[in-house]
Amino acid sequence: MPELPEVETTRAGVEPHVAGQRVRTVIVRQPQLRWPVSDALARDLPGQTIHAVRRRAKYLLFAADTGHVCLHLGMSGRLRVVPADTPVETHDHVDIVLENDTLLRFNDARRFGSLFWLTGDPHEFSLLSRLGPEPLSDAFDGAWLRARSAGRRTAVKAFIMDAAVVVGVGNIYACEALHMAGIHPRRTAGRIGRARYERLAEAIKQVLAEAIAVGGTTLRDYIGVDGDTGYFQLSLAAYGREGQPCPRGCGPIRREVIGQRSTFFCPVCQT
DNA sequence: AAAGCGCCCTGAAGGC
DNA sequence: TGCCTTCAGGGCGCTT
Repeated sequence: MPELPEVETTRAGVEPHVAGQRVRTVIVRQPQLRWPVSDALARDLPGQTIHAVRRRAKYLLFAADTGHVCLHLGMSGRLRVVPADTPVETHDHVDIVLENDTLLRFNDARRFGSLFWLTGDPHEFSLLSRLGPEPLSDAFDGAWLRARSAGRRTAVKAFIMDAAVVVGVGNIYACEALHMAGIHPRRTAGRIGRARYERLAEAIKQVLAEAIAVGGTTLRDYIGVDGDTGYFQLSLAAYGREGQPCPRGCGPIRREVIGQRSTFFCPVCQT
């Protein structure tokens, strides 16, 4: 379940191993991911050097000579750098083999992930071009949320999970940020005032930044180690804690479905 | 334009 | 114990 902190952890963990490396070959064992993997990837990428690994929302962008590899981990995707002779396991769908005898291996049990070969400006790619601001950037703040919420009758929780509003806020961190900000997840987005949106924007930044910092502890032993380690180190106040007491001492955390997603909140301190 | 829902897929968990 | 069902989840894209 990679959310933005895990994608960022993956980016930071992989980049030192691949930056400056030339691609020897690309092996696509299973092209049927969220979208079919284009033949152009295996055809055009070999021989090119990977210069940097960047991130936009939950997409990783590997900058090569004439284009970018754009990767989304989906729900269950994992990316590892391993020795080139590492045995293939179930759901190892794509290898990008490097000339230093290591390879970048994409494993994805549920195949909600996706892999694209993009030429031209990757930010103009249809899936990236309409995305909202990065939550940790200065472009994202309470004023932005307030402005974008005008007239919106949807629940605030669904609103902050809308990638056109702000990227990278998945179900877990939406719940946590709303709890931190003391806002009820069902509150109508368009009827929340500026001050509360300031608090919510700060909560989103804080929750994500803390999660990235925790994910960072996984970096040191990134290769060969379960990528979910950082995730489980998070101390969740609301998510997944139905029936358990709110950390503020209010009462039991409640679970309700909002926008087809399980939502955990404290009915006392979130108003 | 905005909102709601179906769908892609597999593994884990729950029920009997 | 084992089979069957249900659920989880990101996010695109279709429908209303």
